Amino acid sequence: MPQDRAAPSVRRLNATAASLLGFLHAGPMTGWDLVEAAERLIGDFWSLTRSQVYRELATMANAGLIREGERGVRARRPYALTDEGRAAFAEWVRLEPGPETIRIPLLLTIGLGRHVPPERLAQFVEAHRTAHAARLARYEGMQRDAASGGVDDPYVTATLDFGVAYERAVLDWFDGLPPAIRGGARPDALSDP
Amino acid sequence: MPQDRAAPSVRRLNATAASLLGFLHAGPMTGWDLVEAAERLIGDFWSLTRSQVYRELATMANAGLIREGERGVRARRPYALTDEGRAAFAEWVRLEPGPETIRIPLLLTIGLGRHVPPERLAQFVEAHRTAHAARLARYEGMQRDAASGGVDDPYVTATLDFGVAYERAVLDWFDGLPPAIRGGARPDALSDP
DNA sequence: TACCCCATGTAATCAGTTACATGATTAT
DNA sequence: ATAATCATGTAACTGATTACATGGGGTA
Repeated sequence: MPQDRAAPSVRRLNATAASLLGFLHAGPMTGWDLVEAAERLIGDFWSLTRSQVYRELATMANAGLIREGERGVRARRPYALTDEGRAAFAEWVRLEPGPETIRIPLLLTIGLGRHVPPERLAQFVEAHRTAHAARLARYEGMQRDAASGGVDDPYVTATLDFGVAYERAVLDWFDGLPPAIRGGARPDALSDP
Repeated sequence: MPQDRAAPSVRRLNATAASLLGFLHAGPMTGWDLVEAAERLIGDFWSLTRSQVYRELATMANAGLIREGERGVRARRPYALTDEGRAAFAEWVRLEPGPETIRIPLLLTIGLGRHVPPERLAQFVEAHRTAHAARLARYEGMQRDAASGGVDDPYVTATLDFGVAYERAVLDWFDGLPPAIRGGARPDALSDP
């Protein structure tokens, strides 16, 4: 009888867990730290929540991929990579990254735009354009910081460049939208029900 | 005592369900038809599976948002919008579309690139570049078809334009990647373990 | 001392995917 | 006849989100 008694930790690592292992290569970190690091470094193309992180940590500690270190101040619980964890990560990282998942609610609303009150649609578009512009500005700031700070990790640079390229493309797209969608057709109206 | 006895169907419609209601404005359709329509019209920025569709249909029928029509040939079960469904959709469509969810495993792998065997990374990049090029070609084909076919729904056009803008930006980004990531640094090696 | 932020986690739920199961109809 | 494809669905599971709950430690 092959698959007996729970088969511990033989499953393929999920991408979120793997990324945590990746970060842990830099030294022991707590769940809190990992959330921060992840948000900063991969947050724009790989979202994760605290709950998820704590759960993955528990699971991985259980599977022996990480080991709890000494409790720090407050309730800090740093985890360190084990050799198994290092091996599991090395294995994961050689696997073909899956296809991207993109879900853009705004596009869904636009696609169904026929049924959306035009001034509402224009509001949505405007709000999202603003948000994207802010993101672009943030990315460009990060690029400048990296350049002036002498930081030159080509990998981080590449992902940041992706963000910039993406946001620029999106902004151009916004700016090319017809007035029927952007709402430029009513240059007077500013009020609202 | 306010929230008593299960409060049927008062929850906010999810985007997938809402999109189905949107499609049903064109007339009664079966789950099968809806999957097709969704794949064609919103599939590139809003994926859904058959399972999901049948489940949402069952749920919505239960909630009175759609009504089962007469069974057709084979096991076809067309559903029609009810007035409640129309109202629920109208309400949903006025809500601010949420933030986009983007998960790009390739970027995750690149971000952790420090730990990836370089020739492996280059393989991944190449494979994904190819896939994106194919998508761009497909979108451009769709644009041509729309133009020559005289179809001119500005909403569908806008989403298609987004796809094109996105894919072009991604391809440009691929082409600007440094050799350390793209793998151009080893113009000889083609073999592999 | 009171408040805010750090830091941890659990519970419940929802959304999405994969695999499985079944049968009718049309085309060859 | 048989194969392909249309068409529906269930079950099991994974992954992600939201809400809730708790308490320590630093700062005003």
